[in-house]
Amino acid sequence: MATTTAAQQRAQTRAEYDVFLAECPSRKLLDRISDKWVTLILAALGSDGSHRFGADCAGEPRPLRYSELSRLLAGVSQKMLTQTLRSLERDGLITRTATATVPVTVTYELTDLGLSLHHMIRGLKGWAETHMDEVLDNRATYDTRASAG
Amino acid sequence: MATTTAAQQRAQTRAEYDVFLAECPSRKLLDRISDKWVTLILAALGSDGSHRFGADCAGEPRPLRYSELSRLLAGVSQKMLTQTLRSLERDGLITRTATATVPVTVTYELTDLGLSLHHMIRGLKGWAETHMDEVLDNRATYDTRASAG
DNA sequence: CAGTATCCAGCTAGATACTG
DNA sequence: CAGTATCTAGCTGGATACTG
Repeated sequence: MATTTAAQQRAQTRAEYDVFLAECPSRKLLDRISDKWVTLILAALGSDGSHRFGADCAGEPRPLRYSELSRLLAGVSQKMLTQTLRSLERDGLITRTATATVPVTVTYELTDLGLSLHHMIRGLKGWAETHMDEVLDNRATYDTRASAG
Repeated sequence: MATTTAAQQRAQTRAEYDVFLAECPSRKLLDRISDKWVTLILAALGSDGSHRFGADCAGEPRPLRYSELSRLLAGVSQKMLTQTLRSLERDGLITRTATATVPVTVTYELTDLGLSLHHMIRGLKGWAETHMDEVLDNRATYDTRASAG
């Protein structure tokens, strides 16, 4: 009890976790959420799912069915979708609701925690779409210079 | 010139790129920036590099040397560090400056574009550190329920 | 519909050795 | 110091087949 050092105290109050430390849980969490499927699933669940242009800004977040997510995230395999959804559910970012219809209906929805992460990820998504041209130009310039020597 | 369709027009003005389309360049860009090393490098270059607690909030962004980055990002291999730095340079997110000292000194610095992405990523980093406890609790609950059945 | 299970190609990333 | 080059173990993730 009395063995707590000043450094430990400060760590507790200021920055209990540090992503730059390889062994820190928060580093692993950051690795986890820096994942393409996590990013896309959260972006999808945070928007209204209609996938109209600008939908991520206009619509209310709406629960999405497994099949809707599968269609929305073009290119995702069943395995990765299920696997990522489970992991997000385990972390408390989304909830899974199964309704006993025939056939069974399953919907996924953001929790408050998931919504808070969605706000961050939406920025990332927006950034990618907004600055795409600039990045493309930079690549062209870089490649030209490299080959020109 | 006159062959532009209405749909193309709208795409130009509203949402030229769409991360939900597998073939869209912006999807690939989002995949690219949703990468653990990209996240950590940009977080490091955007902070003052001293890696004190709260440094990412207080300090001015400062250029970092290769060796500083290597030390700061605990666990990164030379290969991944170099590879990721090249890719970020190619995309115009960072600049590489070599000074002809003996031995040579190389520093990396955020461009304006890189800084704009850093703002997004800083949110992600903060989120991971802030909500770590909550996620850990959620996992424990999930695992308990799963085994209890 | 909403998964689970299995197999396997390919990329990621670590280790190691070498260089201007 | 700041890389490059090579080899390879292993994990990621895609394809496919099957199920309540």
